[in-house]
Amino acid sequence: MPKFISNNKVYYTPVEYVLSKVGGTYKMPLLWRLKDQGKRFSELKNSFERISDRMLSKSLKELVDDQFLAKKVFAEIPVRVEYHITEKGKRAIPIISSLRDYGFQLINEDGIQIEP
Amino acid sequence: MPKFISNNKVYYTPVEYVLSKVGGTYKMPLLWRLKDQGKRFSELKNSFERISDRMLSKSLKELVDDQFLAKKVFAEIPVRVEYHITEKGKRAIPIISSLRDYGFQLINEDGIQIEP
DNA sequence: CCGTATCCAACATGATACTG
DNA sequence: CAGTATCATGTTGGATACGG
Repeated sequence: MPKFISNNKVYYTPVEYVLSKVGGTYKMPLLWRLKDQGKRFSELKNSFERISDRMLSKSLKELVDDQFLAKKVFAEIPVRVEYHITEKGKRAIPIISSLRDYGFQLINEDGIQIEP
Repeated sequence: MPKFISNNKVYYTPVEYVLSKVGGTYKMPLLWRLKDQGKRFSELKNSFERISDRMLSKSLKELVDDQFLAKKVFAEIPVRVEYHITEKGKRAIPIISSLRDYGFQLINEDGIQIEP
């Protein structure tokens, strides 16, 4: 089996590595929302029914640190901040797209009702 | 935004739902190892460099409960148990395949050494 | 407006020992 | 051989309050 070391952490499968970067509850949904245009912190916040400031901030920060997103700060008052997808981030979009499709398929197979 | 309810838990995105079923460290790697032939508990255990009995058992059980895998027990002494992928499980394989490919791509982009 | 700090609950994972 | 039980630890995410 392969074995990768990054930031003093050991990964044993490529899937494990991917999920460490874009896994979790919000990261892929965030990239998906930003695939076509940049958005502000508040826009992103409002696009989820629930999400704490803390998790939105933390998820965005990690995506920026890992260069999936870029952050642009406008020195206005009050300050305006925009997040944009990067070239690296764009390469994740086809994967997220097929995961989404598969998600809807699973939800269907499992007979789950989607609420309006 | 959509909203799904399953087993008294609320999911807000299809990605979140998928990851609740096949996310985590071992589930997709397990499905991947079983895509072509059935394998025994001990074979699966040996195919990971590290994995506790507990996590292997737990992951397999959940995949069986969710019908991604089927379990076959042979009444031999000592007992032999085989895990096989189901039709439902097979539908996850293309997704796992592209996630794996993307994983290797990311590992490459990030300049990570793969140890032998 | 866009966050960070703090505290806390829930869950994921690991180590070890034990059993049909 | 194929697990389960128990205990310990780390990580994830939520709630709330506060700050530039």
